[in-house]
Amino acid sequence: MLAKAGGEPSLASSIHDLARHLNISIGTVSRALNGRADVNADTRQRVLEAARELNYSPNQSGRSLRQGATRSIAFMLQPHPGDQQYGEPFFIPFLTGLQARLAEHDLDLMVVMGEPGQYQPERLRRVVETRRADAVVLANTRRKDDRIDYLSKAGFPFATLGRSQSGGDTYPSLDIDFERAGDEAVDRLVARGHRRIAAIRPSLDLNFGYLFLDGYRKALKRHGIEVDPGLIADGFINEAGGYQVTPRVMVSRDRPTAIIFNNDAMALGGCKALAEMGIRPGHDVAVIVIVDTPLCRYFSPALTAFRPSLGPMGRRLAEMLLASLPAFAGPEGTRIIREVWPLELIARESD
Amino acid sequence: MLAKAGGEPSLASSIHDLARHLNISIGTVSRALNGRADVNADTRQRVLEAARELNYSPNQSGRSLRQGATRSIAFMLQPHPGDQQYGEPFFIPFLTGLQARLAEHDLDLMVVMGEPGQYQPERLRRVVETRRADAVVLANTRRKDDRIDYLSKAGFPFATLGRSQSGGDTYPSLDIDFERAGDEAVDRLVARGHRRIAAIRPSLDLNFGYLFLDGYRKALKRHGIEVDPGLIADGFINEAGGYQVTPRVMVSRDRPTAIIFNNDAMALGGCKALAEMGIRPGHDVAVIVIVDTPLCRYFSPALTAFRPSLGPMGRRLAEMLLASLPAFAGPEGTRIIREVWPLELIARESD
DNA sequence: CGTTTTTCCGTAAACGTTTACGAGAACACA
DNA sequence: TGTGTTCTCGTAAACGTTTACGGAAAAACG
Repeated sequence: MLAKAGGEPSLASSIHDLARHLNISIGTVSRALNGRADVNADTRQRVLEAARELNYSPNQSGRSLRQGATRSIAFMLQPHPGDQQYGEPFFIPFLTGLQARLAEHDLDLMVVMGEPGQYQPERLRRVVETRRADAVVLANTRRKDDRIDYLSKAGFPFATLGRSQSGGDTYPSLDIDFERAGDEAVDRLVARGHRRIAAIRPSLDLNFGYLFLDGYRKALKRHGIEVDPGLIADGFINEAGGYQVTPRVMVSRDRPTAIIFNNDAMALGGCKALAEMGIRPGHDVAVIVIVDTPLCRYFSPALTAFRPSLGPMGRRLAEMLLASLPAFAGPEGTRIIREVWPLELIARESD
Repeated sequence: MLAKAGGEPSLASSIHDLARHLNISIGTVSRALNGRADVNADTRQRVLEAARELNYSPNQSGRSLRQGATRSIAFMLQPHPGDQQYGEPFFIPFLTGLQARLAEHDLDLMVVMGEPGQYQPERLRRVVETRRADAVVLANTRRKDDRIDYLSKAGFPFATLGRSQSGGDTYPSLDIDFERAGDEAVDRLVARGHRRIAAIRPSLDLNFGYLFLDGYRKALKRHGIEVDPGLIADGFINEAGGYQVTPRVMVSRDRPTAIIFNNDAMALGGCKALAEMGIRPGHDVAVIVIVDTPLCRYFSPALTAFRPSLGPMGRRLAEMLLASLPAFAGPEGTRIIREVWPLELIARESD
């Protein structure tokens, strides 16, 4: 068994103990602690001191039950199928920012993880139905996302990292500007003399794959370059997917001179395939990655990539979510529904 | 505002609604749902069906309050000072395994993150004192860890990833065998003809830095090689630390021919420093990293490293923690206190 | 049929809070 | 002094569960 606390203040002290110790009613104690106005300044002082002395903190289960709010937010981390380890590091800085802002409001963060590769909406349902959290943050949103449908229909507050076509405009969402990144990537490559530019993206219903391709197409058109379907390929969103699918765009008689990868893991696999074909990224073909991770930096050649500022995005999404919650809403009309953030190009060696 | 659910079953249905709907007392409903024996098979059937029909799930706050248990476990992710992004990815597979096993017992995971670089025991205290979780999992344990002292003294159940000298043998802990890894790294290098082998480790009070060095020293002695203090250096546990400190062991007139890094981020920084000195890792000096991460694999040259199996370790620590909780303890005497797991050598190009 | 056991269910208390309500005391004002 | 107002606090209900207890009905047993 665990060591027991000796003579020190028990952890299990309740508001009753405090009230008894002060010869005061629990109602007054509660009001004093919660900063209510209708309590004498002296008694408040005494209560606060006694609370510190007895090491009293209100039991959160009791508060939650009475107030109908748990003061915790659930983040659902549902890895893409096939994604074993790369997608998640992406979220760590985001989570850090998210949690930091939530902590400022005394909100805790609950993390609901799905098994990688399995889509598990029941994990989400459990949190919602047992009212374990006051709101949910979703990531890895799909183009059509049944989690969003579920939450909207249930009237449960949520926000998403990433856009979706589901659920209308009713929830706060924050996304990276994949469209613009695709556009700028093409721009940059064209400026460097490339005309045949391939695009490799995930094959799933992931929304950002579509957004990226939109930007890619738009930029090509602006430059008067015809979109060649043979230069666009979809694959599993992991290293194996990139490895498998990249050769397909390299077999056309008129090979591309540049490739834009919509995902870092796919880029790493793709570069491996290229190397095996005797094609050197950075020399024989330019490579740009849309979402930067530490791996891009340490790969050889270091991969030029577009980098989001994930920490601030986490903080921002927390703010947006809080503003959408009646209990936290500030002045009316300040609610933010959707935001799209730009990425920063980190020029390295691969393009 | 959020979309309201239409005519569908309200989320807020309580056990009272269910009881009223069935013309039955709430006590019976509760017993039926919880699989108590003293309830008729027919009524149980009816209750279960009605629960599904009315979409009823017990409110977790209510349960927690009554049972004195929240059914959630807190994981404290407290990055090392200076560690901005590398240490955390290390934890993702561990967290995944931990959460998977906890979920099998209907336990939720709460993640408490500290600001990177700040040691914030008050975050932990808050969780404990407000009884937000039933137990805590600690990572990044220090040699002397006041979090462990605090939890032991408070009699709050916890387990740790990593050993510590604090708290005695009273809590379950799971650790990587850094000592053996340091030993094996030396073994391997000596077998390849190296005699002057440097060791670079974090400067903080992190326990694994000491364990690693123990193994390193032991192996050197076994091979009759004198330990040269000039070949051992401590630095901040991040890339900058490795960059800053690695040159120090390279200035001795009798340069080392091999370096063992106790941390992947320090290895990356160290290799950068080496490159700037015109020393090529893998050619001019052998490099081995004690804890492998994806970065090691994609670095050029790919770094030979010792890899832990973090997912299974997460699952294991969950089991050990559960076995130590009275509410979950299986047959007496099966409690596991400490385990140390070996690492697997991943031979790559750098040694 | 009488007695004992078993089965099943309702009642009510309890978990630790917050808060609506009301009441007594103090005070202000005429 | 009488009346109205303000301060301050206690009382008790409520949040949604689980569970100890007891009792009625049914079953088992002689």
